[in-house]
Amino acid sequence: MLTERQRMILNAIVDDYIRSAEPIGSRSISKRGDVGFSPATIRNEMSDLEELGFLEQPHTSAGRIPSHKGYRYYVDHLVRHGTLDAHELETVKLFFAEKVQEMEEVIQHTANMLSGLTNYTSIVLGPEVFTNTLKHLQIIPLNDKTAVAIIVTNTGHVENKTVAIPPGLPMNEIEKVVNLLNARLQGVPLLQFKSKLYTEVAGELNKYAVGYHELLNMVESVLENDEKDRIFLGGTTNMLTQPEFKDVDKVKNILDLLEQTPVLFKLVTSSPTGLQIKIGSENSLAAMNDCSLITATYSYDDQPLGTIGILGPTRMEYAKVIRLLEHLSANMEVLLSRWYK
Amino acid sequence: MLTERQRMILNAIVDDYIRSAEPIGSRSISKRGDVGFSPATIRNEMSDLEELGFLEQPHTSAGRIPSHKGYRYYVDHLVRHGTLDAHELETVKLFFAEKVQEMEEVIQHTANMLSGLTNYTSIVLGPEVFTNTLKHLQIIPLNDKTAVAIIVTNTGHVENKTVAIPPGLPMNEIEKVVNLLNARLQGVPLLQFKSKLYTEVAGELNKYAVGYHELLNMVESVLENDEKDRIFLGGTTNMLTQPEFKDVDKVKNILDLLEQTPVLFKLVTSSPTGLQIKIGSENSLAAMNDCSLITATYSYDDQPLGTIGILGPTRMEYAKVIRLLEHLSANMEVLLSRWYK
DNA sequence: AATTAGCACTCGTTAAGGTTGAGTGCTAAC
DNA sequence: GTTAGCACTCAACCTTAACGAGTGCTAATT
Repeated sequence: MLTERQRMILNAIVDDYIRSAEPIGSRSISKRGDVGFSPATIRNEMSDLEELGFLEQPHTSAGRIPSHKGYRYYVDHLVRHGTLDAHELETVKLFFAEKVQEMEEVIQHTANMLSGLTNYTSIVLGPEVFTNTLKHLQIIPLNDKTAVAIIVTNTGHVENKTVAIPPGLPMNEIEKVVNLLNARLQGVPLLQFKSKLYTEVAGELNKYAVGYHELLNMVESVLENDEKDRIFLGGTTNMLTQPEFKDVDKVKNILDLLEQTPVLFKLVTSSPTGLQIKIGSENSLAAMNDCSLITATYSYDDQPLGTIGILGPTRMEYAKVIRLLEHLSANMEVLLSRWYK
Repeated sequence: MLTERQRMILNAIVDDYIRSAEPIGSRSISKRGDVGFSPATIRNEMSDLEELGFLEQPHTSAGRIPSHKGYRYYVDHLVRHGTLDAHELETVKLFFAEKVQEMEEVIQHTANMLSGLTNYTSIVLGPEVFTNTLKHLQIIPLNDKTAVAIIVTNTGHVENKTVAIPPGLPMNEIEKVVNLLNARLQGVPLLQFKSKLYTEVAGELNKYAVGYHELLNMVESVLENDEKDRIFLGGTTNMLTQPEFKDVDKVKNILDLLEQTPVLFKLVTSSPTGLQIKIGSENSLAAMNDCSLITATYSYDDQPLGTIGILGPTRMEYAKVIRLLEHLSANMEVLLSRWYK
């Protein structure tokens, strides 16, 4: 579709624009070592590239900037992934050398490191609790009306919720049920927890007190508040350092969006396994028209666990971000396997 | 110190400036119904007020704006607290009518409501876990090296931490110790937990396995990660709507600060019981020179539990914020007493 | 046929000058 | 003690002009 020279020029323009954030003129491209043509020739090519939709002009007498389509072509065909530089390698290495006990800590620190290394905002989706298996279930009464229900998973994750005790259900009955549940459901993936609760265990519970049905609902409800606990952000204020967002109103829209976990959740969940790049309007949220989102999934044993992502301006250092995300997701997979044994 | 007329004029200037965010001229004060003097007279008084340090002038030919000292005098002597308006009353009433199970939810929602009603940023410090008493302690082994230690308090709060199992300590020994701890320490305030752990219980544990000392350390460490879980923020992006923060660099400093929980913690902990107002440089952080922080503590049974606060520009609607904080802290005390029974 | 030099043209940016108007301080009259 | 009057200040705004980075087109060059 594009000639070799056009690709070369498009590549040069995107690269330069990512660095300078200013429209790029024909002369400055011509002066680069790697393109041996006069400004006039470059101009003709640029004009063609604009007609094809890869470039646009802020106004007649300015240089060109890449269009969304231009970025898309750049990331699809031109960008060279390369390897991490010394500083990045060192930071990542140090990070993964640290011994941490809690998985959540790993996730949050990954988000922080990502935003620190890139100067963009990071969005990390932690493993969903449903991939874990039940380790222990417990109900601790606080008084005669309420109790705390606690679920511990094989990864050491603890979910807990304060619940109302079904009236007329004596404590020793509750204990019996909990013991039974522990005996029967230990090792069961939480994803199947709910169904097993009713199919396998419910029958056996008929001989117990009448309130057992409410009790099961109660146990089940502990797993409800999941979504928002899976989202971790890093470097949200980095958005403010980008020249394209020096306008307060624009940046407010984006920061507001970052506070709505359901939106973020959808944004970061919708990606398929592997690396995904969404440029500008490709991600359908009006507030993110000037942003690109790059995400990479991480898995254990071929089962996707979560996503790490970087949100930045469309004028993003794609090469750097891509290689960082790939490197980090691979490292995370190794590290997290510890919890999944 | 100030004449009645000076107080009247200062009050008018602060009020008007809070509303308009523009320097106030003598003519506009004179035209207000409540001050029956000509612009010239007002000018003379303004000049005096400036000399006394209550007002300042952005430049010679502009009106006056309140200085920090001016705001200070205003909140100390002039501001009338008044009562909540219908909308505020309704919102608060609805909020406290809702039945919520988790205390954390109450705290977070309070923060959201505060920022929603004021258009400023809210900082809420939740009750510290150490005021609670121990309800239940448990250690769940994940594998032969790690375990999850869980502490449930009388308020239904759950603290948990993944810890390394002291090597060579068999599981049934651990169970014995945990049972003993539960029997002995239930109902003990967590504040005294540590000392009781060593004075009362340690002696009795001598007859058990050698590793019990590490085990106690392990239990103790669960209570370490407190600070950051107590801070709740609401409406952080509201800062961006204030005209004094339309400059991205200024607002970045403040937003960065809001991400540092230790700083926030110090900021909001240092206040004595009751209402406190810190104006501009009074709160010693350079980034907050253009901000005011108003905090109110809430207690149960004369013991301070936490703080609710509003961060906004020095040009803040003091009257409104003060009455909201007072009203809310009172309501919170009633609501939270439920958890403290 | 492809490339390039040359040149007129466009248009945002910057600086300079001029006008406006809100606001002041001072003085003199009330 | 208060106020009217007036000269003065200065940010904000507008206009104008010069500048220059960049373009598109045409004609000459390779």
